[in-house]
Order: sequence, then structure tokens, then C-alpha cells
Amino acid sequence: MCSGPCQGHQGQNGRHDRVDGCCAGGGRVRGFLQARLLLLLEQEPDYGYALLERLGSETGAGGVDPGLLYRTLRQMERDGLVASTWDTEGQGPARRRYQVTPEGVEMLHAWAARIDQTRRRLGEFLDQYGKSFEDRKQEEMV
Amino acid sequence: MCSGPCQGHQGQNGRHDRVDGCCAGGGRVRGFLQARLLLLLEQEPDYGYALLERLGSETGAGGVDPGLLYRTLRQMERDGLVASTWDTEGQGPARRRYQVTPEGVEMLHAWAARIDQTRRRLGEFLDQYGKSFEDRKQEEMV
DNA sequence: CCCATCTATATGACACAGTCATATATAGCA
DNA sequence: TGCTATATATGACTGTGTCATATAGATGGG
Repeated sequence: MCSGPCQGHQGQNGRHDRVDGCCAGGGRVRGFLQARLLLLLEQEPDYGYALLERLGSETGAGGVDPGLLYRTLRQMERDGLVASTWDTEGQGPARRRYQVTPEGVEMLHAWAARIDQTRRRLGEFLDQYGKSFEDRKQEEMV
Repeated sequence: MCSGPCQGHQGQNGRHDRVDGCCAGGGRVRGFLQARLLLLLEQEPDYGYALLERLGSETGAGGVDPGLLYRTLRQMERDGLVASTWDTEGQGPARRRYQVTPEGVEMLHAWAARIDQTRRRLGEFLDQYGKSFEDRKQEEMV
């Protein structure tokens, strides 16, 4: 509908107020979920539902869509980055437990390099922005 | 085809070598072009073709697709973030000269806030990554 | 004059991550 | 029996970004 650096869906009051109540996921890093999953799984193998909670609590605002999470994990398995085994031990429904493959670790390193690079580019943007609005900084500080 | 933190299209040798010769634009910040355009136009009003060059020379690797650029500018105009006038003064084809509207400036501020936030999240990821691979750092330094 | 090239804007087709809604099944509890 | 929590999964859709291609004015060479 419209563009801009906004959260997913329509904001909390239905109508959107142009600047921060807007639409499409602006500012999000493409594929970042994959990187975060590789890192989490490298630290400790786990299954989807648990990863969902680890992702949620990691940062306050990092709510992740379950559908995306499961599809991403399956895709990563197809790509050979992770491997899964069914776990029927605990109570409740069976769980698909994932662990990282050597290729997954390689990919994680590639992600880290790429993210570092992206982070620098964002820094450059913010520097430029800072130069253009140095005087107006006080008003922003409210 | 596959996922990962990779450049656009198929890499330079046709076949892709899994980690850095892969496919989809991993690591890119969604909508970042809009933010960069708002900042450039705020610094100095300009037309599409010139912006293309300013974006290209800004960072070494920042090649931007012309189709995306023009469509993004038109979209931003529809959203009221920029305004355009035809310029038939110079030689060559007519140019559509853009300038930022007050709403565009507001949006730029929103973008800056969002990008700062994104940058912090990337930093957190890299910190976590660093902790997990502290020992292997030397090999990475090659 | 014709043709190639540079400048300048634009559209069509498509890939892909992410969003939202919904389906399915197991298990525990009231 | 119905309700909730756990757990995995699919369908439909949006929007950014990629790649190829179209169009047109201006310029200079053969």
C-alpha cells in the first residue's frame, strides 16, 4: 500500500499516521532470520518452537512469525545448512530437532562478514544524516 | 533457488560455490534505497539519472538498478515524500527533477531512527557471534 | 542520411523474504 | 466434552529488489 521504515502489518490503531504507523517491513535485513537461526543452533541444537521463544526473548521487540520460522528451517535443511531428527522422547507432539552442519557453519561465517559490512554501510548513512541535521538535533532529543 | 547472504544474480562464474557465490540479496536492508534517496535529495534536489551516479560513486560497491530507482522515485511521489517538475532546459532528453517535501523530511527522520535501531541489532548479533568464535578469530584474519 | 552511442525515463516478468490467516495433531486439565 | 498449550505446517498475498527490454531525444562519425 505504501512504503517506509515501518513495522509489519497496520500498527496498533488501525489507521496509520504516515511516519511510524505505516506498512511494509522497512529497515529489516533481508534473510537475517537465517543468520540468527544458524547462530542460535550453533550455540545449542534445538527445535522450532523453542527457537521461536529464544528469538522472542533475545531482543524485546523481535517477534518472529512461526510460519516463516518453520519454512526457513526446512529451506535451510534442503540447502544442507542444518540437519534434523525427530524427537519423540518428551511429552506433547513430536519435535523436529535441528543442528548445524559444517556447511551451515561456513554459511554463518559468510553471514557475519556480510552483516558487518551492512552495519558499516548503515553507519555511513547515519554519519551523512548527522551532518545534514546537526542543528536540528535538539528537537529530535525530545 | 537457494538462500544466503549473497549478492544479486548468479555471481561471476555461473556456478555458485555455496557460501559467497550464492543467489538472493542476503544482508540487504529492506527499503534502504528510499532512505538514501531522501537523504541525497534533501542535500540537493536532482533527477533520476544523476541520482543513479551519485548512488554509484557514494560507496564503491553500491550499484543500483535503474528500473528500481525510477519506480521508487515515482512511488515516493505518489506517497507525497517527493515532488517532481520537468526540466527541459539542458541538452538531451527532458529530466524529471525531484525535491523532498516536508513529509519526506519527516520520513527521513523516521528512517534514520529505524536504521540506527537496525544497526544496533546487527551489532548485537556480531557480539554474540564474536563470543561463539573467539578462538577461531585468527584463521578468519587471513 | 543513416547508424551507433550516450543520456534519460520507464515497464514487464520474475524471485524471494516476510506477513497473516488457518489447518492439523498430541496432550493435559476442568 | 470442550479448552488450552505445545508443535509443525501450508496457502494466499505484499513489496523490494533483479534482470531484461522498450522508448525517445541529442550528438557525432562515416
